[in-house]
Amino acid sequence: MPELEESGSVPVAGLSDLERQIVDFFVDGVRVLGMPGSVGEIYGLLFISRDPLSLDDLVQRLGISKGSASQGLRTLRGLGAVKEAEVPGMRRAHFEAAVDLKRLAGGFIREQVRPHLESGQLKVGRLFEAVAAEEDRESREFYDERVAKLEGWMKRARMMLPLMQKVLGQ
Amino acid sequence: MPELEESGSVPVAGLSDLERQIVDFFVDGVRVLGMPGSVGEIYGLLFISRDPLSLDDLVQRLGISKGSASQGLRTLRGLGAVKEAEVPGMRRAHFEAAVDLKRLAGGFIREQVRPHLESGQLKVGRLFEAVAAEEDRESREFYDERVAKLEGWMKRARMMLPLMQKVLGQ
DNA sequence: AGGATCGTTCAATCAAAAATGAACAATCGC
DNA sequence: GCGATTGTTCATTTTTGATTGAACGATCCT
Repeated sequence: MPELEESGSVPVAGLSDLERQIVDFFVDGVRVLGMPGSVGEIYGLLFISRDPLSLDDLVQRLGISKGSASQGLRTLRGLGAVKEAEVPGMRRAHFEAAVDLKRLAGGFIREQVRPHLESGQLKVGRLFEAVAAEEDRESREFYDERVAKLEGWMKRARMMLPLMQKVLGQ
Repeated sequence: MPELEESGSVPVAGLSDLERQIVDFFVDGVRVLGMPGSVGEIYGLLFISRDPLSLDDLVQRLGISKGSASQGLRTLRGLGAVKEAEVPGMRRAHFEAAVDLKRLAGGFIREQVRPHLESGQLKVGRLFEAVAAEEDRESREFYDERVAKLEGWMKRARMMLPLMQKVLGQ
């Protein structure tokens, strides 16, 4: 007597070929962006799902722990990459992927890029102070030039952001 | 009787306050870009050094292994982020930081970004094939729409590259 | 050629990050 | 209120990736 059976044409666990490929695609993608693979798995599966999925669906289909699923969903909600969907008659929360690139890029910039740029700016300020403490004039001038260059780089990096938003947004 | 002494006003090992801050700055920077911290240490120290440094200088000053220094320098040379400098009368190779942002960004794009975009494009091709294998018409249409969206995202990502080069270059 | 110097490679080690899962907290339905 | 269901947290385990350092090969110098 079998302990469990597949319950229908929709796989309860395990992924179809297409789903597997999509999930892997996003795992690579989020890894490039410096995020854990499970976040990519979750977003990938939601992206290719016609219907919203619950946390438990994700756990079952992807074979990940509840902890990872919960934490991954939190990250994705922070980025604005998943939305909670109302599924009538269902108690559990269900989620679907946000697929508006402008919104996705905006969330990523806000959560992951801006904080780094801002802390970088602070550090450059402190660097100028450290340079001012240098005794030797020639050294100080060299250091000052380098830190100024760094400041310029940071400025250009900040210029990139609105430009990215523009290209990606619509 | 002391075993060793500092040999002058230039620290043989250990970093000045400014050097430490610069090195940390670049460690964070390269980590954001998904590279090992030692690469940032090396680039940082070269960036703030008036004179070119040898591999052994980097090992001594940063307190890292020869292996890390060698591998880090290889990475940085691959990016075009360090140049070999001719130091007359010195047998060892000496290196200095390349500080042209356009060149740096170009190297990063060539080495780290393009490969991902290209493999992504291949994968999207395979995704369209997987979609075509879907039996159910409604599902297939949904999948097709999603993969087409992905293709669009990849296209926009590729559009970003020359734009980045333009903003960063000069 | 032969000893010395220098840089690279790679198997082993170590550290950082991610994933797990059990305990807990919150919410629901009755 | 009470039991059942659902989601979160966090200490532990596991995995991944970086770092080390000894061995090796290449190059230089006389």
